Amino acid sequence: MVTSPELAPVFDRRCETCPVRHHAICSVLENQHCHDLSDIMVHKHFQRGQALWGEEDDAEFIAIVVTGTVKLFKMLSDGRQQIVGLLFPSDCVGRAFSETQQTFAEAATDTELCCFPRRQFEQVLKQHPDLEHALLEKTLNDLDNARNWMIGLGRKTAGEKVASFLSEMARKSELTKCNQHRPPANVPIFMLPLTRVDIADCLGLTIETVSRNFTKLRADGVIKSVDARTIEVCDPEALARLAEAE
Amino acid sequence: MVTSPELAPVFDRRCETCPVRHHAICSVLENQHCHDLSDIMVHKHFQRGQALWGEEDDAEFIAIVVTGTVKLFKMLSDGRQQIVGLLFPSDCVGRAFSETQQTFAEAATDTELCCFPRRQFEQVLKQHPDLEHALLEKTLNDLDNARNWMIGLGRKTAGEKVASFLSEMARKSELTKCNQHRPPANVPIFMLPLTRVDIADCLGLTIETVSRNFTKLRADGVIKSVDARTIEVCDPEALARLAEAE
DNA sequence: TTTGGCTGTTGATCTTCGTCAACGAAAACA
DNA sequence: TGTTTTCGTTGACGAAGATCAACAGCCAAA
Repeated sequence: MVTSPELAPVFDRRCETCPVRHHAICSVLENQHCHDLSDIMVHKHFQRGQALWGEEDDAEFIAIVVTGTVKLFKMLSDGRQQIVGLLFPSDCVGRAFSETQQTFAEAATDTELCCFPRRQFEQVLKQHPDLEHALLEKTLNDLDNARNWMIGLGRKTAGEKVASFLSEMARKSELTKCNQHRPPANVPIFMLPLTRVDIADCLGLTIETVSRNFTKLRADGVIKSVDARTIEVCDPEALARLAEAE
Repeated sequence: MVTSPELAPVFDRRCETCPVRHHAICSVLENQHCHDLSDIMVHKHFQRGQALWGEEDDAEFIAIVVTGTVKLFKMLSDGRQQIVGLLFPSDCVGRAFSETQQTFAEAATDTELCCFPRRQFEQVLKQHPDLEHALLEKTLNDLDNARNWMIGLGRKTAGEKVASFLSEMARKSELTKCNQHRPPANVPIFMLPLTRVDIADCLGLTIETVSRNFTKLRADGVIKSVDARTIEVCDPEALARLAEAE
């Protein structure tokens, strides 16, 4: 499935303009090898709330998040659910080397994915140890992140959970903003890509408890809410203190 | 650092008798390549409670658990702690490709490790894509396990947490027992490698709550305690039911 | 033998967070 | 435009689990 009949350009046209070309795992591929991936890629769009795959779906594709936010979550038989991963642009979604997905996945915001059929992706990994190495490093980081999350779930109070969540989201938004030449010393203002329900499912709390803790942070002058989803961190140090040592 | 001056035997002697030779990631190495690992390996023993490395220690070695149980944990500034991983024989401990460990590690029982200096281990990984692939698969599994743990921490009740912990430990002990030719239909009896404190730190509970839930399971006839650490699961189905869908 | 430390259990009480309910604002829709 | 739905906030109340305290069994050291 080559996108145009002419002689292969150095880049696939979609890769040339891809905002995550130099941040995602594909960045380890030299231009001349990038085709091994771009030949099998399909860009897909998902609307907020749309499932990337179903419960016991086969793991059909591996994808790189181009824009938007994806949530990975688990569910108990009675409907209780827990978000176990948030994926941002340049992150990798989908379980390689397994016939089944181990989690649900849903677009938390409108999302664009760069998708590769899983089996073919695994073939490319085999041909390019560099790429597989990049995936290994990314997976090790994901594991570190998951474990950092675990101490929050198991041992932090509701207030600490909310504070560290906001702290982390502020950090994330600063990182992605770095492309634009902004002084990072500014008071961070950012938009949460998650609803209160999602935040609660992230932190193992109820929406009411999340809401109350937002209110408290507002009352204490730590944050301001431009609207329910847009947060200004007035006092980053206080927020970090409330979040407890990471 | 070759162990003997004579011509290289097919196996290092310690590998020949190693109980995890065919289960750990080194199993993907053909006998003739096994030396690339065994040449750099050092067996170390740790006593129950002994730290494998300190807080901000450099990541000096990667190891395979030969016997015993290792716990990985995180800590908040005020001492609250959370176990984020349990490692059993054939599991891999230590963070490859990072200068620092991201967790504390401690021997939960007397433990024997097969250790490799990290840098040299990473070199061997580079030379053997098969080995690196095995590490990737193991890391992906670790990530799946961490995420399964997360829904328990965030969303299960104390009773469900204890039940699923016991269920999981019973399963683990059955797996390792498979070497001996035992009918698996038996009522499982096994020994917990963890104290109540450790179990509480696993599940994000206090020791009192753990203890009360053990008592309840005993009262309901789901388990019997031979002693505080030795558990007989009288009613595996009931235990699984109490643990909620995994 | 006694002593002291460690581990685990149990009871009484307190706190945090979940549950239930009402309501307001914004967005979606007809 | 009004109507419905979704999302977030707030209050009253109750339950799950934490905290505080006492104690028993076990083992090692004196």
